Amino acid sequence: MISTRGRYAIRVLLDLAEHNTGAFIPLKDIAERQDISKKYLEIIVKDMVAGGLIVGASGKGGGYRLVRPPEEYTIGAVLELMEGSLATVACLMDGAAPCPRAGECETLPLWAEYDRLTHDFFYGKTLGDLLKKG
Amino acid sequence: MISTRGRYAIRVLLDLAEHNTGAFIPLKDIAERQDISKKYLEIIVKDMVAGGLIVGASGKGGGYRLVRPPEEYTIGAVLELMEGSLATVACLMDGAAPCPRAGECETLPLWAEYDRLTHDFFYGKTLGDLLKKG
DNA sequence: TAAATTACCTATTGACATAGTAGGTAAATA
DNA sequence: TATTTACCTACTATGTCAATAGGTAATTTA
Repeated sequence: MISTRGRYAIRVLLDLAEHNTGAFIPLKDIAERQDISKKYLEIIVKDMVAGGLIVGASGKGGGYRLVRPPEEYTIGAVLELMEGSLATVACLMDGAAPCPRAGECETLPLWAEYDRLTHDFFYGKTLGDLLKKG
Repeated sequence: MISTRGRYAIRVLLDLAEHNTGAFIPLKDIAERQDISKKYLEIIVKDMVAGGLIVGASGKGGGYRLVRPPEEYTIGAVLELMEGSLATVACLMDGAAPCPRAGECETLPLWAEYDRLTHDFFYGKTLGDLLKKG
């Protein structure tokens, strides 16, 4: 299941895109609009900054801002950053130890196919696509 | 992420299908072949019996058996039983409290679409499909 | 009828993730 | 200098996951 980390991150990005005036947007405003605990969002946006999704500026007039146009943010990349991985089973995770049964495993192709489906779906959507629907 | 409960359940069903002679198959044999703790499998097959996927028989000559031909087991139904839900986000879970933001939520359509994709994928596959590949 | 085999039952555990909260410091602006 | 804002470390309650432990009940075979 996709956790709040990934889901809130996308909502933050959408909020930044929709209120983009060129100026920095304070997290307080985002938290109020999105009705999410500001303290919890702090943890999430910190990782978003570290991952290069947004930039932050301290002090009065500070806040956060997108670094690219919305069309250049794929949902897949955002989720992968925030959730650690987009993998749907443990044996297909990025740094997972290779399963000794992989060669004979009759279920692996199923998970691999679903993984591909998931990957293609989320990398085929951008922040811009979500905006159009709003 | 799909947990061992769902993944092991499918492997148990596959094992039962492949070694089906009409007789009951002891869990001990399945656990050895699949290299999964028998004690842990006990918990899993218990739920599979409760969910009507298989039947068990006690005593010597006992074990477990499928109740239908493999083609009539959809992977979706198995996973839904074992994982509790196939939902990919909390707000789309079966008994979830309705989200007060659902009407205005810009991300909900994304999750709903992915949910549909997931549902269709797993309900479109049966145990029989996995056997053919082996 | 006794022994063996098997399912079936309740309870417990260690490790980890999730979704936060609490209380600060540093930086920038007016 | 006061205010605003990001940024930092630490803590916590709750729950899930993946088992393990130690039994009882049912059934067959010798």
